Amino acid sequence: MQNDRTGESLLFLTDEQLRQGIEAMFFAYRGFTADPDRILEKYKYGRAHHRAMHFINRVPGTNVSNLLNILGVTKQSLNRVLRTLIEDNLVILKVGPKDRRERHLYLTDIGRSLEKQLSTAQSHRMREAYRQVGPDSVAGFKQVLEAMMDPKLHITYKKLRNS
Amino acid sequence: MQNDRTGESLLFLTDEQLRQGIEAMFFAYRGFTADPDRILEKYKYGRAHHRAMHFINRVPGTNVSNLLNILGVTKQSLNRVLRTLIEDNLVILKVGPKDRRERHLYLTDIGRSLEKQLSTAQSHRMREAYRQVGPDSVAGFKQVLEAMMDPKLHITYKKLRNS
DNA sequence: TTGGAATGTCAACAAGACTGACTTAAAACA
DNA sequence: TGTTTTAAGTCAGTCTTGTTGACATTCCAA
Repeated sequence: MQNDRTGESLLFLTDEQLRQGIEAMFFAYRGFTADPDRILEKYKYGRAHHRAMHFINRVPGTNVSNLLNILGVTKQSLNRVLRTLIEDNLVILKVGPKDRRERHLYLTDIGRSLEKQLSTAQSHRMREAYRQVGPDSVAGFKQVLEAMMDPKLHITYKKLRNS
Repeated sequence: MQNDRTGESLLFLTDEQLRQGIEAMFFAYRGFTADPDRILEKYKYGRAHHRAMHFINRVPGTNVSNLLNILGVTKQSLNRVLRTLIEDNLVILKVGPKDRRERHLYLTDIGRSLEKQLSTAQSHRMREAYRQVGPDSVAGFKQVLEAMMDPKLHITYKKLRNS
């Protein structure tokens, strides 16, 4: 691919460059989660609640097993989170219209408003970063991230794009 | 927002683009940690052990409070992890030569060998990703990540570069 | 010499992940 | 029809990793 048989530098593949990438991921992920975390704390929720709400908002009416695949956790773990979100009237379950074993998940108005608050905070940081570096760097950013995903999750990610 | 002052497109700043970036971070981070996690499991360690070993390897002789700043956890949390690493002879403490309150941290040979194993696995995935996308995308990737860091952590990150 | 910094430790707690076993309801199948 | 499989939920127990708060030790520096 870009691997350079033609004389251009492969310096970007040195151990030092890779190490920098690893550390950049570590530090950036902290920034990535910091703003929503502060908001969640006020409501006594955690990152797991945020993730669930994010994807329920993204795929309204998703059933539980689909959400489990996206999140990559066990149903016991998801269930604890969903239970509190339902109790607090942020999420509602609807019995599947075709297959009545399924439970379809939706955000309520309150849920949508909290999700909006969280995604606004998180997007704000990302927008600033995007703005600082410009469209070409953003394209590169996404390409590297996509190439780092497990193949199954990459497919999941791409499905979300065109849904 | 979308208003285009200079003529070039600002489509890369749409809500949809930002949402994609958020989801890409989420899915990519899963891939980023997956390989080391599998190795750690065999040794009954966790991600926290990996992180500590990574930065002790990166900054040999660092003292505890410096490591606490890098990792962003409480000393109680770090201490539990360090204690097991020291018990298992992966890390050694040396009393600070100037200030004898300080404890300077080093990996042992065994510690270095496990760290090597972990970073090899993690680097392998990153190298493949880098190779697939090429140097320009890698540069963009790093720029966005840097722009997403909290300012203090950005400084920490840059200090690690030239140490 | 005293105050404060660096470190470590004990205890208690909570979030969020896991495994394993089991139930219920409903669909699918034979 | 009867059996099996699937989707979801639940109960119980465990583990890692984070948190607070309180307190002890050591020792540098004003």
